[in-house]
Amino acid sequence: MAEKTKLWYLQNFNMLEGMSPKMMKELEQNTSMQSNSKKEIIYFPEDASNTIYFLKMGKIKIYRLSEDGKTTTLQLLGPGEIFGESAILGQDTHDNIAEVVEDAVVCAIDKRDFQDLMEKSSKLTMSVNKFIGWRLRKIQAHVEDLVFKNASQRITSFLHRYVETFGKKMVDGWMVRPFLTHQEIADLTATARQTVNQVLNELAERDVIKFSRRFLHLKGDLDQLES
Amino acid sequence: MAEKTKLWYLQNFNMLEGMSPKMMKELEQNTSMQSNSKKEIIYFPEDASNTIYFLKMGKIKIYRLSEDGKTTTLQLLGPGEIFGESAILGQDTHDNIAEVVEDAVVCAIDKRDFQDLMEKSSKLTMSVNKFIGWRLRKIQAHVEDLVFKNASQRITSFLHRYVETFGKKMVDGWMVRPFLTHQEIADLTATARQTVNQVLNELAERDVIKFSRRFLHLKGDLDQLES
DNA sequence: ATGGACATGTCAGCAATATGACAGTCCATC
DNA sequence: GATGGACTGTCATATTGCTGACATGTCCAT
Repeated sequence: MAEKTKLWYLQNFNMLEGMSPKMMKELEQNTSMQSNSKKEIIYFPEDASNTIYFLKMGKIKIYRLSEDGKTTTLQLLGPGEIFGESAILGQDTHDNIAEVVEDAVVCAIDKRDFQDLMEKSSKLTMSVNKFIGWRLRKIQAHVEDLVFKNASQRITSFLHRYVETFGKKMVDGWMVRPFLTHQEIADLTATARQTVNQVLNELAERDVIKFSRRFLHLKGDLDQLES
Repeated sequence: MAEKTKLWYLQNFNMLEGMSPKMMKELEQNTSMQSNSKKEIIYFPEDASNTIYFLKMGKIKIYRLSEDGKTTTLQLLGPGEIFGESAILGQDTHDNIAEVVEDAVVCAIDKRDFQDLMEKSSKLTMSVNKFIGWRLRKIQAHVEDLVFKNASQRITSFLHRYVETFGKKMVDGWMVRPFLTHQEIADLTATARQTVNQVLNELAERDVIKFSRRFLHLKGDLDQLES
């Protein structure tokens, strides 16, 4: 396969669709591309927020630590998503930790360059607004889940989203690979590792899923993972 | 007027400042003003999201209901704040309920008019971005509270924010008036009414606060309401 | 192939806080 | 100034799901 260019990568982001070739060229010149392997940290809280990132491959998690060492993961991001957006939202430092969960390819753009482009293209600005709206909606849904749902419902509906977002449809259901550790799911759902284990095994018991360290297989339709 | 903290400034930053008089004039012509009294609903979920609102006076709460009738309040907004912003973030319906908590005066602007203005003024666009970033930060902090703090810490730190945002500095501490009902605090902190009652009385016992249905008086410094 | 590190499985006990019930209080308004 | 409805205070009880402890399993580097 031909090596994929930076331009090719950039063109595949929804947020950038509809931009003129000239703009894309300009964007490309200001973009640097980097590969990051599992467990690498892209930024920490308090780090200067000068760069906005486009995730091309792999997975990134955005999370926080409490004073007493607990973890909560705010987002699990896959290809096509943007992070570090606080840079263009008027913050000069990050609030969260961004860590690579699966080896990633990331495009980095300086916030000034990006802001220049936004000034030139109201289309881009609109896309950015849309993206932020999406982000806001997702986190509001997260709050709603935390308040209204119990642990097992949160885990089940997380699995739903996870399969929907990252899984492949098969004749006999859905397959996601690789799978997450139970601790990672616990951090995403504000539950304990042991609770995740229990819920996962109950679902396997009921023959809704099959799983191992490497994969998650949903037998049948997504709506089996309701609430 | 109360001493202005950084938070106060952030909360009340005027999204429209720095706009030319001509722009302001244009904005004014597209703005309608309305008064709404306590318990009035400004919008429901699924309502068309065509309008963005500026709150001039009073308080508004943004909240959600669960299927089984529970309530969680996402935000309590005071003068200077904007709501209904989903209109300019690419959503065509609202997700939340906006209800008047204290008799309010609200300016309403059609989203198209506002978007036109944004196209003309990149300064306004930047301000909007900043505002959204601030909103995003607040809700992330909300998630962090829900996950890391226990009920009484959530209630106490809510009181901290409430006093800081809405209170007046006095010689002997801070005064907020009117106060909220215990149920309203419970909805804001994802706790039960009875728990709020208990925590409030404990704080009064420890002589940190004095309160009634009408007012909340913090005796001394804000940092007594830590975590 | 082996050892060590990390992940999973399982269980008992406990703590936090929700729930439900009911009495007491406030206050708007008739 | 009487009355009804909403709000507050207090308790006893139920329960969810966390914690800690430990055994077992899996993977990878050497």
